[in-house]
Amino acid sequence: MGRSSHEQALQNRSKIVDRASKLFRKFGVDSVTVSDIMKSMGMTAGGFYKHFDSKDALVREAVTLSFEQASNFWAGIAEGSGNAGVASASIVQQYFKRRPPDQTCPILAFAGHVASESAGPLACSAYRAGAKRLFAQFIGKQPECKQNAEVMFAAMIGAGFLAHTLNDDKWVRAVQAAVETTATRNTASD
Amino acid sequence: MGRSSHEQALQNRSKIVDRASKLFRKFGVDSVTVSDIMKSMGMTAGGFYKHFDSKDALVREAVTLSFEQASNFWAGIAEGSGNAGVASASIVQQYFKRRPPDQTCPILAFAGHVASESAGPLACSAYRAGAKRLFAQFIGKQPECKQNAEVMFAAMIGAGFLAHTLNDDKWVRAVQAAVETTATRNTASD
DNA sequence: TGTACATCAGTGAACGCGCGTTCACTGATGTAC
DNA sequence: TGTACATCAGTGAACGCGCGTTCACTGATGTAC
Repeated sequence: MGRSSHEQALQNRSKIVDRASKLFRKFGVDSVTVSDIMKSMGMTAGGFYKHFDSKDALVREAVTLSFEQASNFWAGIAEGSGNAGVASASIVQQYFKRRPPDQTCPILAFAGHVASESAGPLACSAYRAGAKRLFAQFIGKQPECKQNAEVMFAAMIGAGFLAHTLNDDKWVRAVQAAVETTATRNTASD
Repeated sequence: MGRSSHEQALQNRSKIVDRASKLFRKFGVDSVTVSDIMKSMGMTAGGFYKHFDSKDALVREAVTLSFEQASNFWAGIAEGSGNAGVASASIVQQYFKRRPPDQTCPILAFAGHVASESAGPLACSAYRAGAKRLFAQFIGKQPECKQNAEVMFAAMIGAGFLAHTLNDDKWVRAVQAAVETTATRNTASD
């Protein structure tokens, strides 16, 4: 097979990022090879470097895309809720729902790679920006009870982190339930 | 240099686990090679396999040791406090204090490795047991406000996780502060 | 106590494997006339 | 519209490097007589 059209090539590039985003979130960045990604598209590894300078450059884009999707998802939840407090509680509720592994929260999915030495600078800064963005979105426009919202954010991430790392021991599910009911109770008392 | 005495060999074995525990916590399991560890003892990589079957076997022991140390540290904090609620607040407070990187909380330090595909079964089960143990220790013997304690545990881990992954952006420090003051406030109102 | 032998902790070089990356090549696409 | 040429997306083999692990070997330690 020879050359693709320019338009086709651009589509392929996007598809690489999309596939990478899903594979990385499901298996972890370091467990997914460039070859894995290209194979999942029915292509060979060599062509990858016609689109990206390095794997790190791809990770950067995959991280950015993942955070964008998560951000849109959260925005959709918030839109369906009334005030900002209810929105936070709804996000927590959704956050603990089982989702396909390739849609794992990017804050959790890419943390292992970002924390390791092998993480490139591009991926790190994209992660930083994405995490901050989700945080700001969660806090929303409720400066009055900001401290409480911060705690709930930490609790949500913490419980999600434990579930992700230990894949659902019983006690972790209890922690998630406690966080969820606390989030909704806080809302009710506002 | 030839053979060491039996006693010396046992000491060396312990020292390997100790060094590994520190290096793994500081740089991450996958960033530290068997050769790194042995070199830090002034030895060569080959001798490692006289003590351990595999790197995974070492990781298992390093994880166990790390959790043991963390557990003892928490116990020391709890002993200095009055009731169980105060103990939890004190642990949160200590948890956010800056510590040498080679003493990073094992729940955070080994999470990336455990979550990845490359993690061996030995390391995983040791991690699982250690995390559960620390959780039980945090909750302590206060069944009356267990749900609140669970939330604070999740918040503590979540804020610590963010700090570990993002190494201290300003907003993360704010989250830590919010969790800490909430933990102590909860205690006061009990 | 001294001697001969077996054991085995540690050495250092080499192996094997996986993965990121490179490179010469192919042939369809795009372009200039 | 047709032809000749340049471009370049994708191929597939190979390279280079790092790391976990193996192995023949060394020489001090431990043991049997």
